[in-house]
Amino acid sequence: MTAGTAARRSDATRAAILAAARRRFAADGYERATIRAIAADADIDPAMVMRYYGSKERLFAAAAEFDLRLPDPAQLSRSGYGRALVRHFLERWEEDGTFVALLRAAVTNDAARDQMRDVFAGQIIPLVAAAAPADRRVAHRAGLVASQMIGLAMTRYVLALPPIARMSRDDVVAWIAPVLQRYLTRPAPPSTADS
Amino acid sequence: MTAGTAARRSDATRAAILAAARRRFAADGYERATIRAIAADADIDPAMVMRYYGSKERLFAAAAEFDLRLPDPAQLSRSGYGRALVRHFLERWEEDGTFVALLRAAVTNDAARDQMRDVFAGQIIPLVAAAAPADRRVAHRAGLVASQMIGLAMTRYVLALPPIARMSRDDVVAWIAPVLQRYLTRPAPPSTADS
DNA sequence: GCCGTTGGCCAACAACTGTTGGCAACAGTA
DNA sequence: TACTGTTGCCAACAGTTGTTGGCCAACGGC
Repeated sequence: MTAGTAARRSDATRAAILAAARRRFAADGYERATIRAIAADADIDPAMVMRYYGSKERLFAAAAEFDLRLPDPAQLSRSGYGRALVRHFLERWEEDGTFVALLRAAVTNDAARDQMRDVFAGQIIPLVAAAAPADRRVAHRAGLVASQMIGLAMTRYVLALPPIARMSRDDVVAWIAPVLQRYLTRPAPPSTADS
Repeated sequence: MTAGTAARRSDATRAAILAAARRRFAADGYERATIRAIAADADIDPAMVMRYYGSKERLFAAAAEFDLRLPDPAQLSRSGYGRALVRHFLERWEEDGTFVALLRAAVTNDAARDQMRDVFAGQIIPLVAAAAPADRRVAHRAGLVASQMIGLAMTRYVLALPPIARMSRDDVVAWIAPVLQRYLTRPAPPSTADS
């Protein structure tokens, strides 16, 4: 019972539910992804989902745990941050649907939106802090990076605007990398609220 | 009956429903904005909403009709496109909630997503075609502009990431304008699929 | 005065939602 | 063998949703 790492027969079911949940949340968003649909995908009774995850909210929390696994900036050349970042984002996003699920759900679900803010505060800001010059604009710069990357995810995966959705990875990198590089390293433009 | 422009007594109700619908769709997205809530906001019976707009889908279509009212590029200096565009987007978005409603709904509702694509194809692409050099990359450039602007709308209004949501309009313009300018006018970077 | 039209509300329907409790089949242990 | 805990399914609940039909009051032209 308290066997810690002992493999239970139900572990496979648990995992199947989680995988189905990720797929549904990514494809349909939080409200339209129903427990019944997730259960059907996993070939299991809806009651099982409740038994193993307690509620829809907690199932989502488990399905949307997301680590960007950002590279260590110390490993990168300062002039190559932009390229490396865009390429990493694309690969990480297309590896599984978790990020798109989180993004889609964050638009209508408060818990998902809070989790999105946590990803930003806990993963993007620290990276930018290490990569950007030590001015007082780290949070601004991180926000700008996030705005371009979230816009890319929206237009490429969610809205699927044809020119962006059809672009090759290399083209995306070639166009977007210089923008990230600019947000990360260019001196701040003149501002009405300079400190 | 066929009086065309004659003011009917019900016009005020119709308008109240539409205004409430826009507010609700913008705040809650398509599925969470219920007919009952919209009707309550408009101080009216839910059945009225159905009588005047037929169905929730058609109500949304009426509420989400959106014209960016983009400026005529012929009126702008070529070097000032970026600034003018960012400023225009911010003003237009904050003027009413229609665009945010459309964006929020487009994430989970197919009709809204299609309408978003129409706005892109019918309003963004033509503007970029007039402003950008006559290379074969007009659709690409327009998509990139859209990716940055949609990302800005997402991080500023929907996710409300603190650094972006709190930025002054002038700061947003100062940071984003050069990026749009680049997408519009810079020569295309080297590509794996050059024509 | 009358009467058709319009504007509005109420009550109800059928479908679907997350969620719950009870019951059967099975595994492992003694 | 009997016992105990796990794994699973079925049926049902209570609430909410979009949507509909019928009824009532107020208007406007005659």
